[in-house]
Amino acid sequence: MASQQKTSRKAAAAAIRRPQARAANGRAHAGDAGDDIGLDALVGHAGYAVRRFQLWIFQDFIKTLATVDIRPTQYSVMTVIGANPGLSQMAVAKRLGIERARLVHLLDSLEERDFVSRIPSATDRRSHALHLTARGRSALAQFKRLAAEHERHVADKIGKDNRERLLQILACFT
Amino acid sequence: MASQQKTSRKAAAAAIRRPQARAANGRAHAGDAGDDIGLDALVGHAGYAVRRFQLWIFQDFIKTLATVDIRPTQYSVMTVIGANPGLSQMAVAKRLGIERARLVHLLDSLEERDFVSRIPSATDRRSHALHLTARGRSALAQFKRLAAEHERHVADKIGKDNRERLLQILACFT
DNA sequence: TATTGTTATACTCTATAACTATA
DNA sequence: TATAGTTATAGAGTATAACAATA
Repeated sequence: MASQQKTSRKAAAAAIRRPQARAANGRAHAGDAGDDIGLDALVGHAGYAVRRFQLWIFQDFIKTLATVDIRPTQYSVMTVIGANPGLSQMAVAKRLGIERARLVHLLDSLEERDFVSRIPSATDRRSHALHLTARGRSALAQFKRLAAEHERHVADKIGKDNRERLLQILACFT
Repeated sequence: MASQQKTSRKAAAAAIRRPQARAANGRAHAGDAGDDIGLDALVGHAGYAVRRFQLWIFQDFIKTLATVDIRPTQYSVMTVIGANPGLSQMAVAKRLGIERARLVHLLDSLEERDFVSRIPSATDRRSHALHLTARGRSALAQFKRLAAEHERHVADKIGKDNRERLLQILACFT
């Protein structure tokens, strides 16, 4: 998709290392010490703030659920299956905006850990009805407690009211 | 890091395909038609809403700047260099929360397109002072106009006031 | 010894395409 | 022919580790 392709990365890098006279500034480098590095247009972009926020929030989720080794996407899959037993893989993939090819691997790992089972559909032999196992149900209950703890971290970080406002603003994306 | 590893994905999949009697439900599948699939705990999680929002916002950014073939991270790198000429790679990486190893490749591609140049530092021969080229400066001006258009799409989607509120709430992450 | 830029590796995620077995 | 699940591949993105040149 890129309009230009990797032509001569090595050659370019070598050329760079060849000293070309001219120093940049009097001081060593801008931003070397106290970080007064401006973001310019970036501060006005919702996407930049949202990206940084998402990095933080996912890292906290992963850390908070590290003892049970569950990542955000795995949690979302188990939650939706738990709330809607019998769903097909296509239905779960569509609902969560996950590629169906990727869901295959996610379910493989959840099935290996005996959290989820793929039961042949009675009506359509191409598809599987997804269910939590007994172990999966009790595990999910624990995951939800840990996820609630993570959610409290979010509230601590941005403020309880701001978290509520955020959920309202973004409700149209869920 | 995962506590359990890929043991027998193939074997498990094969076992699944073996018909195991028992149908799931009377109806075909939950959620096959009208999507009344509940999200359960997910609706209360800021991380889920933020993830969905970020997918939307990045896709719109990429689409809006497709004609110039610039992605969000490339835009953020050029913007920061444009606002702070002479920055080292470490400084840019730290400021934007990008791995310095990844920034190497990002700069390679931006340098190949003659948007950015790595100038040997006068004071520290290990590091480079990053600058936009003349071409990079005029290109960035155009990218900013397109990014502003993208930002209007965001405002259209969630509302002008909500966008402002969002930026305020997430200001601590920039 | 520590740091800068670089290279390399591995794993996650996204985006496709193609295959099979069904419908 | 179309769809569900699967497999495979390629490209971003993230997380590391290690190396050479330099501090």
